[in-house]
Amino acid sequence: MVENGQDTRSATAEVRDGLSRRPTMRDVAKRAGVSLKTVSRVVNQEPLVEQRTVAKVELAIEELRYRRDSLARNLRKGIRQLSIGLIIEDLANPFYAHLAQAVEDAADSNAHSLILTSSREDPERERTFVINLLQRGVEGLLIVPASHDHRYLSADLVRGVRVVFLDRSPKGIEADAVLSENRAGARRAVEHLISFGHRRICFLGDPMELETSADRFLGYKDALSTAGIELDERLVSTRSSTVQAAEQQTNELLKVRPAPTALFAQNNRHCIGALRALQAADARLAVVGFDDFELATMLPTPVTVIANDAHEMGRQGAELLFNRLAGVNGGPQRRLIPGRLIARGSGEITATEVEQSLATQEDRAKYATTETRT
Amino acid sequence: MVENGQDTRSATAEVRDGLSRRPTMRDVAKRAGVSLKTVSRVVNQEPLVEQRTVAKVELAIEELRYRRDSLARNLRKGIRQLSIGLIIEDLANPFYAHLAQAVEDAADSNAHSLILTSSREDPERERTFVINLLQRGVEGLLIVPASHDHRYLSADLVRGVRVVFLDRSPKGIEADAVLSENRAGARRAVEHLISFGHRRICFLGDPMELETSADRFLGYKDALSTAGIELDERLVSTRSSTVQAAEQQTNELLKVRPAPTALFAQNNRHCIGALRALQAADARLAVVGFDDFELATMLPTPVTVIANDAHEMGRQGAELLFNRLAGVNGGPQRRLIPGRLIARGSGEITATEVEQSLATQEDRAKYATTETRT
DNA sequence: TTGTAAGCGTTATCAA
DNA sequence: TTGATAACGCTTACAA
Repeated sequence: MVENGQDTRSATAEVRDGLSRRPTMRDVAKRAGVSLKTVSRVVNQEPLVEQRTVAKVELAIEELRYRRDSLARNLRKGIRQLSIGLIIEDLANPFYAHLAQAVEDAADSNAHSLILTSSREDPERERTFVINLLQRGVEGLLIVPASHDHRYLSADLVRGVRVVFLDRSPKGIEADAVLSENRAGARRAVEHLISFGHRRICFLGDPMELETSADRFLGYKDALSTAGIELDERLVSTRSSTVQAAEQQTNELLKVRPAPTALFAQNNRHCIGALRALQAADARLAVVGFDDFELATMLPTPVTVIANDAHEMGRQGAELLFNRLAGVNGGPQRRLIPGRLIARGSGEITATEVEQSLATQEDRAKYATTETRT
Repeated sequence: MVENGQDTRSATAEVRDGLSRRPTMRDVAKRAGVSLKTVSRVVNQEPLVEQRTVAKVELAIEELRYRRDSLARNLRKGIRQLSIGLIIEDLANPFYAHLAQAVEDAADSNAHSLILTSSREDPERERTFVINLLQRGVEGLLIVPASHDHRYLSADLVRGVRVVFLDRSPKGIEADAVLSENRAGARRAVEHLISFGHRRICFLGDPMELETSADRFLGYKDALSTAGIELDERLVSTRSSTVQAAEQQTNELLKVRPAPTALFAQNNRHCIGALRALQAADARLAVVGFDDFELATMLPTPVTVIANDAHEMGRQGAELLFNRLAGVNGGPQRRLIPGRLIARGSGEITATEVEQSLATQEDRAKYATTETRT
């Protein structure tokens, strides 16, 4: 027996040996020369234990660095903590922060804890986290997927694990999802720009591998083709995913000739990057962004956006999940969060205005002043 | 025995009765007429089980809505998932979102999951969550405290639970903490304003019950008294905690006469609220805010701030916690995150400028135009 | 005041 | 291919 093997080792060796298994109450009991139950009493601060015994046991606990195993405790006590897991891309993106906030809220209302992880857009991490969360025994999962194949989940789905996808749809499996009206929203944004006379409109977005990006690009193309505008590939930039990268990409876009007069930014990261670049270059294009953001109203030219309600997406996703957990069965549900166009100024700059300011700017060639007044 | 009691109930009743205890493998086994171990085999998709048996068991699982208990499983398999808990105020505040992001990152690097909860500044919720998290068996806790008495934690601290406080210090117990240089930072901000000739400077903050607010107010007073400026209570507003409330409070502050020429906003919520109010009222005061924020550089008047590095706070907090978990002992550690003043424009508007614009504005009494040019 | 034995719901071992 | 039994680390019931 292993027990006997341990007995032959000195207590100090047991203390020092970092590799030895975690000490149990049994170990503490042996060390203190009392029964397991007495240790339990001390650990749980039950009364009716003699002070001297308490001291002995506490010493042993200290020496062995004993910590109670909550798993065993909760199993025995019949305590089953409920939790759900959320996998997002990154909390630094306010869209996901708001999404997570709504989910956290719902989890709390339903007496579940929230375990939060960030995939950083890495499919490998997504899978690892899903497996990890399932092993933890979460009741359900909310996923903003980074991967393009979710068949690895199908076995668990059969076994009753509940999964809801957010922002992007599941691939290869049937599952609930809450999505934005990406294509329609993007289309509306670009149509809006076209209605102000623009024909050279940039698309600034994530790589097309991301479903939201691809869908929004489709909306962009829809609007162009309806208006009979030919797509100029040079105006399409889909290599950025951070604010900084978007800023650089915008600078590239600004160099294209004939120059673009408007820009559609595919999410708040791109929009902010684009605005930074435009401000730095002192270029005044019409801009519409996907996703609203806190300070959109307060910029020098308030920003026209397709408001994409992250909070609502999180709320509805959690609602679906908790419905499932409450026993609602049936085929996969799909909910669409509509986008509202909020005109604030940046999207209503006319093509003519832009062209005029471009003309004067070309004259002044390399002058970098903050003042634009003529 | 309860077992017998259950036996007398029909299987269907057992299915329907939502109140009956969760079914176990034993229940499934009985239902399917096989042994417990066979059920285990099916659940774990072990081979070497006859197809007919598998079918029988799966049917029983379906009927009883059986789900494997991960607690028991992990206990038996010796799997102990590690996790830490984080209690913040609210993810919608970008300061906490960045803090949480850094903690999530560190948790991930240390192979721990992160359980995230929001206290919403409610001491009661804080306590509930702490207890809940400890019951879950988290290895450690990172807390942005809402409460003013943490003695309820002392028993657990003795028992080896590791706790690190963030942003606000622990009360009534000794524990590690990572704090901002609140007083010094606020003082620097207000001195900066004073150096531009301001003497009527508003303090816009949270209620004084919040340590950060109280400390930053001390810094505000330090700067005033050093400059020999008498405190005008009417310029101090500490009743807001949301952007919206800050906006309203700012409107109140603007009515004070003689009028203030500058404003110090105690955190990013107050700063944004103040800027909104100022923009709406077309009032041009000097403003310095505590906390940097993403678009501070891009507003019409770029915002001067005391940059308060949320990411660094989260990172260092997690570092302290994982050091403790790795066995570092010793007295409570305290780390200070210094604030850097970043002058961008809003804080460098001189008192004279403000007074001039105020004068012209008083003339034009009630005209609400967007144009300010003279 | 302390200890013994059973059991929480699963998996591992070994036998049938 | 299936099943009986012990064990994971703790708490509960009961006994000493």
